Amino acid sequence: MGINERKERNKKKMRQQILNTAMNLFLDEGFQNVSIRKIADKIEYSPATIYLYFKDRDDILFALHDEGFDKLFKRQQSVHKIVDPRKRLRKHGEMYLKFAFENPEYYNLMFITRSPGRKVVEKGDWNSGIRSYELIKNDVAAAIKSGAIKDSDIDVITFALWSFVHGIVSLILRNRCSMLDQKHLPVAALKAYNTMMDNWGLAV
Amino acid sequence: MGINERKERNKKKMRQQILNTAMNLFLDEGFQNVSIRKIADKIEYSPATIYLYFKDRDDILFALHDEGFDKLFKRQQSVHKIVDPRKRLRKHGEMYLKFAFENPEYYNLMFITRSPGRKVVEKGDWNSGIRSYELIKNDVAAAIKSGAIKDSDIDVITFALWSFVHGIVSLILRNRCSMLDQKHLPVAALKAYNTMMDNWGLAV
Amino acid sequence: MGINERKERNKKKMRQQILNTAMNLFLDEGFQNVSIRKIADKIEYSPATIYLYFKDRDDILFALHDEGFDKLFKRQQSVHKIVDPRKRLRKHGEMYLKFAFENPEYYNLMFITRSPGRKVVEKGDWNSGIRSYELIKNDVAAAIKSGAIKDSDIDVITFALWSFVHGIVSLILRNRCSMLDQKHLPVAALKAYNTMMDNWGLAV
Amino acid sequence: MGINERKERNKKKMRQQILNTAMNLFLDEGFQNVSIRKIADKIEYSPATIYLYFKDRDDILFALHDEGFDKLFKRQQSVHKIVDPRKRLRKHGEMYLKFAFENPEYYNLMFITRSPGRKVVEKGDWNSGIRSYELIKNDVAAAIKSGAIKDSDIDVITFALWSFVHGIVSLILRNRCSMLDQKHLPVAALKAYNTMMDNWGLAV
DNA sequence: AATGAATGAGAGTTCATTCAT
DNA sequence: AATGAATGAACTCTCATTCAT
Repeated sequence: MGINERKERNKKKMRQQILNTAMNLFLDEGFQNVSIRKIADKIEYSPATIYLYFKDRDDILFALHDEGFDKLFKRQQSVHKIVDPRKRLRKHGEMYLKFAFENPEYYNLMFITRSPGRKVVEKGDWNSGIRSYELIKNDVAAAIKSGAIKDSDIDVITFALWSFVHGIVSLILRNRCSMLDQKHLPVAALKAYNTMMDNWGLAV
Repeated sequence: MGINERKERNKKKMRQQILNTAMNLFLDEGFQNVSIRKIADKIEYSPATIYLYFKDRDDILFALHDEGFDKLFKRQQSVHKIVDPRKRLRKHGEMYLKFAFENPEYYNLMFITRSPGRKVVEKGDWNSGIRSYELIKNDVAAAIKSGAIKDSDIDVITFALWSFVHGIVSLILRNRCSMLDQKHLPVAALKAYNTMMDNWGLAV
Repeated sequence: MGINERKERNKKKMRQQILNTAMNLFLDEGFQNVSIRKIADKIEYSPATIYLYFKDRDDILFALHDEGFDKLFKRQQSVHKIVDPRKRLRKHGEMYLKFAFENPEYYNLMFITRSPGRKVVEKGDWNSGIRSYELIKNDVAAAIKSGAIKDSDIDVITFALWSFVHGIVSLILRNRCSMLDQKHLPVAALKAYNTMMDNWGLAV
Repeated sequence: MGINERKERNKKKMRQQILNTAMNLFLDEGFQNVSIRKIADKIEYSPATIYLYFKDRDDILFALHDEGFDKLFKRQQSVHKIVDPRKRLRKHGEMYLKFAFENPEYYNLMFITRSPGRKVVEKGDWNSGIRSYELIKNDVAAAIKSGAIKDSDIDVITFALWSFVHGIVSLILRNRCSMLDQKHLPVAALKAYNTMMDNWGLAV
């Protein structure tokens, strides 16, 4: 039995190495400029080897996309411990912003890129997305229940809040903010977020 | 003489035809999968002909990007006629959403894609972006002055509002909303927008 | 009559302008990197216009090739005035070297390039080359007659001398002399020439 | 293991096949008119395959250039065995001429063409050229020491002699000798060489 | 488990040239 | 006399992918 287990372990290790390398390349060279060959070169295997671990290029992207959602999910859960609904929702958003700026290429894959989107749709596998979405929704529901938010349409509020933070992130990640101070974009993002939440009656 | 005028007209027509074709292909096949050759095939000219009208591939993208901003700018100006600051700001946002859903690939080029960003930055020509941004800012300023918005940090509010609508649009355009009713996404978008603006004290 | 003459004059002027421009471009960008379009751009005419004055690309090259031989021929004639056969032959060679270094692209076209060579052969038109060759031959013959050269095989000596100077020039023009002081190549060329002529009993 | 060796052998064979094919095409169509595609067609592989063996087009040219220098060097070494300095230098030159006429396209690449010069210069790799040059220089030095040559400036004499043979070769290879008997050009070349060497006091 | 070898498809781009006007 | 418009034929090079070994 040990033999098979070891094989399994090795297989996972290799998959992970490929994913890590791919992600590093994405960060360095941008999503579009990374080829299978470049990944293979970096891990010092042949391109063909990659295909032993991933069906095709999209499969790698999809795996990273999933990995990203796992990371996000874990951080969302840590926020979940906060008891006060108002505070919790606020922190949830803050954490989302931080996650995005700390993991720009994951975010890119998860929420911005088009190509793996197709794959995702084909695979019917935006599930991990929904799972995260539900966590936001829960917090919104709690905030409504607690009276922190007046409106009662949970879905609409959730979508709106999500859109808000996603909008901040994606404008910045895609360099559409030349009017803001380029050095402290994440700070500006946080400020905009906080200001807006205050105005929305969600002051903590 | 009429001859030169006609030639000029034809030249413009051709340019426009190329741009339209490119845009249609973008809509069908997605931005990355459109090549000079495909455009040429579709208009039934040789690839070389394209180069008589555009310097290179990026030049086409940039022209479309510009065209998009012109379209947006015109619609922004029409909103400008509304006198009441509160109403004006609300309508401005609504119009933005409509524009995006009616011109998804323009929007894509203007606010989402990564690559032509380089060109834009090189050309120092995110100016058209700023021009539009200023219009939003004006309306925010007016809304603040009129007392419709309590907060006074014009830049922060502007950025936040823009992020909000951009977030709505880009989540939908990039298919990240499988939790919403797929048939009426623009309607849902509008609803989220309106709900949020109401909550925010900007009810009309 | 005057009309036709003027037309003729204009035609020649234009031809000359094209040739001059082409030659300038050759000098700047190297023979292979000059296109009809570039020439046309520089003289601010359309590419099609060039074809009113020259049959095709090779025709331009050939015309320049001819022009080069005219220039060379004139300078050869000026040497011809020297009375002393020994001196005359020596100066003839010196002049050849100078001509080559002062007109590298003409020299290239006349004696090094392959492409117009074909044209030349097709046209049976290496005549201008022969004309210049004859002038060298004359001087060699005179040198032999005067006793300055012992050997009596005029053709062989002529070919050998020509090869010698051509060898010097073409090694330098084609950058095969990294072992020599790069700054004073023409001077080194002259020195080699003189040394060899001295050794050969042609000291002046 | 035999397997790796065989693979290694095959790889070398393929490289060589590409080089040979390229060289044949050079001979037929002239250096400028040979494309990667044409080479690929001729060996009945896809163009992409070529890139498995050579980085790019220049890499092929450079390899041939190197190959040429290796061939030349070997032949130079065989001359080296001749003891008598006078004879040795004479034979060295003869051999150079023969090499050139037997390997015209190698010679072309090594000493005439312009373009791969860049590559060569970039690579700092006209070394092989210098290596061969040194061999000539050695023989010149020996001839001077032995009293066969009166003059004592080794570098100048070397350059002059090299220029002489190169001049003979390149005039013939580039078809500038319509005044000579076309059928026996190499013979005429040899005759000119010998005559000149005799006259120069280098008679054997 | 790993890969060397190969490729079809396709990318953007440039060129000399033609021809109706 | 001049040209705007057009093109066919090239070009080099890169990529994701396959498959026999």
